[in-house]
Amino acid sequence: MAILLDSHLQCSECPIRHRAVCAKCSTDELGELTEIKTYRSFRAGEPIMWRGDPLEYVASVVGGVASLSKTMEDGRTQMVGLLLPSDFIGRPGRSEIEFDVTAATDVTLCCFRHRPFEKMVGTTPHLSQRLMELALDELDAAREWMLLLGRKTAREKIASFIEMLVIRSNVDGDAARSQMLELPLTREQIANFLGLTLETVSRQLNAMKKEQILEFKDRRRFKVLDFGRLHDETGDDSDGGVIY
Amino acid sequence: MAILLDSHLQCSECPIRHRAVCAKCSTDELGELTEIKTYRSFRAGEPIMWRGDPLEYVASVVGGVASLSKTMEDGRTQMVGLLLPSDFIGRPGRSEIEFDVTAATDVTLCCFRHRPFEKMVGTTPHLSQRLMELALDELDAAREWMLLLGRKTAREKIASFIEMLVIRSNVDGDAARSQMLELPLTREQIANFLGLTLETVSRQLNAMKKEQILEFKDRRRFKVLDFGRLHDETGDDSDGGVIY
DNA sequence: CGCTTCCTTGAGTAAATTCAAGACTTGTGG
DNA sequence: CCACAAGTCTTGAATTTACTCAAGGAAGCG
Repeated sequence: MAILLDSHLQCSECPIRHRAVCAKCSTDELGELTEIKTYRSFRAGEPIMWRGDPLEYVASVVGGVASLSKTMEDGRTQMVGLLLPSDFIGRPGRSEIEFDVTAATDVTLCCFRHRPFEKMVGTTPHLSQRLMELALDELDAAREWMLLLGRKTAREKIASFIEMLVIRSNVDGDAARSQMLELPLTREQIANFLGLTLETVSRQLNAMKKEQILEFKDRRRFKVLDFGRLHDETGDDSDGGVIY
Repeated sequence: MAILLDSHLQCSECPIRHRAVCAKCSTDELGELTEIKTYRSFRAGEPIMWRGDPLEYVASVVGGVASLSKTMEDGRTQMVGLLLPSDFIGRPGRSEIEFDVTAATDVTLCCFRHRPFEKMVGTTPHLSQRLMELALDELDAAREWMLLLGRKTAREKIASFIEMLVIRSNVDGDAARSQMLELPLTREQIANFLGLTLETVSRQLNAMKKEQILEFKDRRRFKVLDFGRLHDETGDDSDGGVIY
């Protein structure tokens, strides 16, 4: 199960310090958070929380990738969110979770005990404001994904997914773009994220390889050879403006 | 365009008083809100806000149904939200809108001027808390819809849509359930909501009519004849627990 | 080395779309 | 009051996209 690490790592050293739920907090407020925080690590594939569980803690993703998913009685599964570093797990004012949270890769979380965190949210505008911002970002991302799920072709879905990975992986300069990236998910997980089957995902990825849009080093590691064509395949506005 | 109505209707008489963004507000706080509010009405089909518009006001839906939608360059459209009475339009801390808001039926809004409202949110926990709850409710609904869009069949989508209409139309007692209801959307709008074509929507609705699950008085008005079978067709858990 | 998991590829199928034609509704103006 | 037009809805036939089923290959792990 989850490995507990030293709970008192320095927040000032934290890689997600400026983007996580604590982004706006003062030094004093960080000290207060430190009192109620614990690091936990999960191996790829491990469940982090199950649907219907009482919420014992809320957390920020420090490293790795976690997924939110919903499963139907007959096993059909749909991912409803992908949690990358700085994303937040848990909701103020809710005591249960509506979906399963699973470690897609090895994941490290900065966990806050539920009750004290809730209390602190009530007295710390820096926290509650940031929490609201994060919730609205998630809502925007969910809606972008609704368009993808409802209206895009398999090809467009794959291209959009790859583009999102590029955009969300801190790669800023255009020059730095063609660095090696890693698919954080298996073909099956990608399929569950995009509302496809794993075979369709495999076929589309290989097609984009043949068409010289992508280059694969192995099953997971790849480079984007042609960002222009990749974006053309997403079906999105030519003038960009996509938010994930 | 929009018709402006008397801005000082009594909040205490408001049909959405207990569920809207102002649900937790005290009498004093309602007085403050009254100062910055205006009622506006839109006819079915009229645009309320366009993507990219600067946000001049935020609003609660008092009556009627509005839709949030995103459109691709080639015209493919996906609804990303359906706003029923008590739902809120606009986001704290955002100055632009990411999608089009359109009146699906005739709609009445209780509009608040953007700046003063933002200011009041900052000083009124009752407002900011309720705003957070509404955002999280929307997020849950968006995720439920992602499962529908990504994994459900046409039949399941239609059944889920009808069930949502039943649940969200204040009908509480089981007995009162078989009252006459109205589809607030055209076949094409339903298709855009469910990620289908209008022909498929039409075929599925007529199939459910033939199978005696639904009964139509005219194109819009209908009754659910068999809630059990309707729910079975949604693909959701047999023990209910769906939230919209 | 052998097992399991993950991925690829092909062939056939099915669900939903596209295309097309016509019917019903509603509102407008003659 | 009727005719007509525009918008909406229905229904059928052909097509297409992605799915299902199936088999085998590659990679990772004990």
